Amino acid sequence: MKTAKQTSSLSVQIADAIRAAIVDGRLLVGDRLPSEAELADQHGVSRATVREALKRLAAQSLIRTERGAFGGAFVNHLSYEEARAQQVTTSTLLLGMNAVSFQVACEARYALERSCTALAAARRSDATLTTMRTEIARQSDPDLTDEAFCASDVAFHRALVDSAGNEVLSYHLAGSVEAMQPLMNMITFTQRSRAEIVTLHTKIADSLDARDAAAIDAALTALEGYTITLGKSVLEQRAR
Amino acid sequence: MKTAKQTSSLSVQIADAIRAAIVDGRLLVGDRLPSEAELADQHGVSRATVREALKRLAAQSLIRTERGAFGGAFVNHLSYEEARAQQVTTSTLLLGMNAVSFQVACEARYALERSCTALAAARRSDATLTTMRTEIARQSDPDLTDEAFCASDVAFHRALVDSAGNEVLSYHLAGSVEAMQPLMNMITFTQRSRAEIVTLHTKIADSLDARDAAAIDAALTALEGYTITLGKSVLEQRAR
DNA sequence: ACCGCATGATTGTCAGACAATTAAATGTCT
DNA sequence: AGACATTTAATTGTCTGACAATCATGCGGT
Repeated sequence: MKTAKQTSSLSVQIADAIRAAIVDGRLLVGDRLPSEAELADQHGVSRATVREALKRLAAQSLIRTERGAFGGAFVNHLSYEEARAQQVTTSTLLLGMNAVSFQVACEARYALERSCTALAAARRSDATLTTMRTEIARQSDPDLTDEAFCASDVAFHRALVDSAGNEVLSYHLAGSVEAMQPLMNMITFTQRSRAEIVTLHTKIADSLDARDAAAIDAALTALEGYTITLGKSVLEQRAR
Repeated sequence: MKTAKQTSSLSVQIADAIRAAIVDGRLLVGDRLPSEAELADQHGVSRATVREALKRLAAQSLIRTERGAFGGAFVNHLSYEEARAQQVTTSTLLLGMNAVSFQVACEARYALERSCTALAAARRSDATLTTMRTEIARQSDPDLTDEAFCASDVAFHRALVDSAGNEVLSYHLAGSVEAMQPLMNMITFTQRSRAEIVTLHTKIADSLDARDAAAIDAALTALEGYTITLGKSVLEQRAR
C-alpha cells in the first residue's frame, strides 16, 4: 500500500503513529496519552511538535484534551453526533469544490434515502411519524423563511431515515442529506413549490403510516424529480 | 446556532474562523492564506498558536502547506479520494467505539449498497463488469489469504457501486463498504463459505450484465443474510 | 544563452519561559 | 471528626526568539 512517506513532517509522523495506535486498539477509549512532555521525550522532538500532532488528532475528534493536574489527552469516544458533523463538513466541501451538478448530487441523495424505505416501513414508530407530521404542519406556514423551510425539510427527512431504526444507517443518510443543504439553499421556494413539496411529504408520511414501502419509494422519486426541476429553473434564471 | 463558545482555546477559534471563510466561499480553492506571521499579527497571537490552528485545518484536508519562498497555506482541493479516506476513518472508528452489533452494521451496509442497483442496472459499463468478473476469478483461488479475499471483496463491491455512474453516490457507498472491513475481517472464511459468496457474486455480476435491478437486489439481500449468518457463527464460536 | 549562487520569504523545528487550570494534598477552624 | 480554605504539583495553553530547511526569483559570471 503506502511505502516510505519520504519526508512528511515530524508532527505528521507522530500523529500517524498515535492514530494507528487508536485505530487498531492499542489505545482504548478513555485511555490517557502520556503528557506532552513525555511524548516529546519518547519521540525525541520538542513539545511544540508534539502539540501540533495532537491538534491534528483533536481535529478529527480522535482525542480530547483536558487542562489541569491529571489532565492531558484522552482517547475520545466518538459519538454518532460528532461523526455525523464531521461527515457533513467533509461532504459539503466535497460537493462545493468539485463543481458537482445539482442533478448528480440530488440523484445520489435520493438514491441513498430510498435505501431506508423497506426498513422504515417495517419498523416505523409513532415518535418519528409525529415528528414528520409536525414538520409538515410547520412547512405549511406561508410566513416561514426560506431558511426555516429548509431546516424543517432536513428535520422531516431525518425523521424518515430514523424510522428505519438502525443507527448506523441513520448516521450515513442524515449526513448525506445535511451535506446537500447548501445546494438546497440555492433554491428559493415559491408558495406553489412549497405546496407541491408539502403534498409529497404528506404522501410519504401517509405511506409510512400504512407501511407501504413501495409508495414511499415512489413519493421520494417524485420528490427527486420535482427538486431537480426546481434546481434547473434556478440555474436557467441565474443564466439570465 | 452556536453562540458564545465560552472558553475555547485561541487556536480553535482561529481555526473555526478560517474554516468558516473556506466553507462559505470567502476563500476559494487554490487561494493562499496569509503567512503564519501575518495571521499571527492579524489575530494578535503568537505564531505557535496560528500553527496549531493551521494543523487542525490540515488534518481535515481543508488546507495544504508548501514550504519555501512563495509557499504557505493554500485552500486545498478536496478530492473524492481524500474525502473518502476521511469518511472511512471516521466511520471505522464510529463502528469500533460504539459496540455496534455485526448485524446492525451489516444491515446498514447492504441497505445502502442496494441504493445503487437501479442506476447501476441502467448505466452499467463493460469496464466495471470486467473488474467484477476479474475479482470473482481471484476469489475462486483457494490459496488466497483471508486478508486478500476481503480486499478483493471490497474491490468487487466498489466496482458495483461505481457502475451507477454517479461519483457522489460512489463516494458515500464505497466509504460505508470500506468502513465495514475491520468487522468483516473477524470472519474467517472457510472454503465452503467462500464458494457460497462467489456464487452470489456471480449472480450479482450476471444480473448486472442483464440489467436486472431486482435480481441484483435479491442477490445482495441473500449475501446480507449469508454474511450475518457467518457473523453469528463466529460470535458463537468465540463465546466458547 | 546558460549555469550557478546568493537572497529573501516561508514553513518546520527547537528551547525555554510563563500563565491558566485543575485535582489532590495539606492545613485550619469549628 | 468534618467542613472549608490554602497550598502544591502536574498539565495544557500561549508567548518569544531563534535556527534549519526549502524554494522561487533574480543577479552575475562565463
